[in-house]
Amino acid sequence: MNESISKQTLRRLPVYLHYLKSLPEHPCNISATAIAQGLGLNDVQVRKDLAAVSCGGRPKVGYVCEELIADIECFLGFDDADSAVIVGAGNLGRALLSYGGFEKYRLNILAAFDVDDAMIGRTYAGKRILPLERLGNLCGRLNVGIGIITVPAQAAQEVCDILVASGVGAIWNFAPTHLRVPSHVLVQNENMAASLAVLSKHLSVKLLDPASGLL
Amino acid sequence: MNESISKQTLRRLPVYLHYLKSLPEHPCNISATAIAQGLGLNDVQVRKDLAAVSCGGRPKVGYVCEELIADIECFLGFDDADSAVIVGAGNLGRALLSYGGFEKYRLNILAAFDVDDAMIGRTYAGKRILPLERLGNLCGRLNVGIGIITVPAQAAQEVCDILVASGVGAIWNFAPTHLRVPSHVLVQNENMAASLAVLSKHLSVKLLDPASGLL
DNA sequence: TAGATTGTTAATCGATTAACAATC
DNA sequence: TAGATTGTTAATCGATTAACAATC
Repeated sequence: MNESISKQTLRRLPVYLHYLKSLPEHPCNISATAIAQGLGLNDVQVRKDLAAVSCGGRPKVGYVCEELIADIECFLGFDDADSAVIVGAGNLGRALLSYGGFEKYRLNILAAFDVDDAMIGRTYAGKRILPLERLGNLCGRLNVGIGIITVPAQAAQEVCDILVASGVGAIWNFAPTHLRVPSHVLVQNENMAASLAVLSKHLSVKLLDPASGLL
Repeated sequence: MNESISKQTLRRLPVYLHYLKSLPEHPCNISATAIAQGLGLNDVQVRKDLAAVSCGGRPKVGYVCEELIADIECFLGFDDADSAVIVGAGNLGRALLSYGGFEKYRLNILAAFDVDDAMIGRTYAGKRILPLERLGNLCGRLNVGIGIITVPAQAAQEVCDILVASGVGAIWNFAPTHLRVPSHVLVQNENMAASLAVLSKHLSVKLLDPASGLL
């Protein structure tokens, strides 16, 4: 059980968690080596990651599966939920709103906000779409922790400023733009264009590179 | 103009591109320093990234804005489009299907696939939803480069295998699971749960850490 | 005991940042 | 010329991987 934890490890923990929960028959024990093989990762890396959140590993035996799941969930803070709002009820915003999968991660989406009168008042998956004017007030009153930004790039900074001013501590930014925030606020960019560039480049390089084995 | 390029640089290039295109009034020249300030990045990093795709930078002047845009677009291969399919026409799949923003990045989504009879045959943003049985055949015939997976985790590997067998070279995986692929295929994971863990942890640490300035 | 597995310490790797010479 | 800016070489930082001792 370590003091600080790297961002990369933190990103892998939900992957382990999902893997452990999805095991076909629930074995009593599981080794870091087995997890590494199952996920195609380096076994030392898995062992180091797990050591950061658990101290239940026993040589020759591995981890008790149930305990490990509990340890990771505890570390990730899944015992108490974070409340969130979505700003921007376009296609992506509505998809996230009605996604449903976030409840599993204890993310409680309270409502969505938009400026489009045609959208305001409508309900998706039981969540209301409210006028943007009410964003600041609602975030402040309900102590919202996470703001999810799915507005067009040019509106993102303005929305971000409102969220930060209302005490939101973390921003999940789907807008393809850089957001300026005070240092105590964390911005996690979900940059689709960046991922797309990596994919697209891989394809074009493969076509040109004779070492790839194509042709 | 460099030989190889790091994945991190590749991910930043679309960010630069978007920034350059979104500048309020189009200046003739722009320096790496200015871009760095605009995006909150280190200026040497920006300069190094740009040096990898362009050789038009002149001391004291910077880059000709239009040329730089063209250089980045050229490097990213935006002159020829990649064709793609979406597998899984649930909320997320349909959101991506009707997103529209991908055309900007020369991603041509041909169709979506699903097993749900209620979905098959429907059209979103002019794109058909086809039965999963036709996936392999269509990918092979139309030389599809990118497969976008938005099915539930337990179905993801099976879908992935079909895509790979049909010659798809890059997989954009939105399912929260690890995919096994041959080494010539690139998998880009869009792991929402991982991002969420980072955000959520930031909030819980902030609440506990007296150095954060809260309380 | 022997062997599998843990956790830790050291080495490697990749990316970022700092320092600096070159140039317009 | 002086100063801003480029591009490169070296130093730092963080994360991954390798080596190894401890333990059940």
